[in-house]
Amino acid sequence: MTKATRMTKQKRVILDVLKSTKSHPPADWIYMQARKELPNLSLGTVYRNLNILKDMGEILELNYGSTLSRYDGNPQEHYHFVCEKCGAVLDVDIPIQKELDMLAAQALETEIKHHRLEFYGTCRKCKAAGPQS
Amino acid sequence: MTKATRMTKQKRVILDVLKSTKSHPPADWIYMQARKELPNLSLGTVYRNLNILKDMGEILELNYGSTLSRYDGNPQEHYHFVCEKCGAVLDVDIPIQKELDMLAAQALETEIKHHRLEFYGTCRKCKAAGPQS
DNA sequence: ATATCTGCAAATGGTTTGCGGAGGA
DNA sequence: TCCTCCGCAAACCATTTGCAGATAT
Repeated sequence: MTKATRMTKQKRVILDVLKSTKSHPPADWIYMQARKELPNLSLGTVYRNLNILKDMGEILELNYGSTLSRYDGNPQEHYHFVCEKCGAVLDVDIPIQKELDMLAAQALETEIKHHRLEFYGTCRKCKAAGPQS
Repeated sequence: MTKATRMTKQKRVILDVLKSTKSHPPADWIYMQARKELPNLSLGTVYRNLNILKDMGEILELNYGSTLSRYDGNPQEHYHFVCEKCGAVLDVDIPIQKELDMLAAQALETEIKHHRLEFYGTCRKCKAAGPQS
């Protein structure tokens, strides 16, 4: 039924890179890190494996702003904060608000499977740096 | 300060098309509709004006799934539901949950400007159609 | 009058994919 | 062994942009 999946060097390194960072890096950053371990790695392989790992439920794909996807080594449902100044994506450590699904289910008269919630603002680091336009 | 902006035929027609639908169409659908009125309209102009209208606060850009943007003629903050079967995007008529921002602000120790919330599931129409794979 | 806008077409850039060879199970 | 995966490079596709002529104000 489900397609077989081999644990290749490439897949392991890609997963390791992603699991060992708290940031939510885009594919090309993962590519650069992984190349330190596997110099012949190709970007296409990174994308292929990120998609496989996503389908396996090992990682999450975050797509903010439509242009570029970021990946999250923590597959557990959680919320994110996006800094509008530097673009950093941070985890938001608050419980999943299941009541929201009930509210929406009532309004739409259909079942809600899950939701996605992101917060926007200026992160502490950028705020400390001060407003230099 | 703010760049001047002319009300051209193209901009007006594009805005009219978007304001007169409850769906949340992508740029090429708007393009096709607007061409009924302005046969020489180009897709580049549609994109350019959608970005201008977005900056003016007249419309919203919705980017779900990273590949393709949809546009919303209602610029008021509101939530959306995405049908995982047919891809339709529907409005969710529930009040903005400002408490969420408080929660996240506490967790992150920074100010939250706003948030974005989307619900996922199967819409009533698809549910009625039954599960045909 | 003149700065902004348009149509056209080419460029962009992140992501996907076809291919022939390599390598996990 | 053999079927899946890899590296490479070309293809994709939504969106952006440079240019020269058109147009709103």
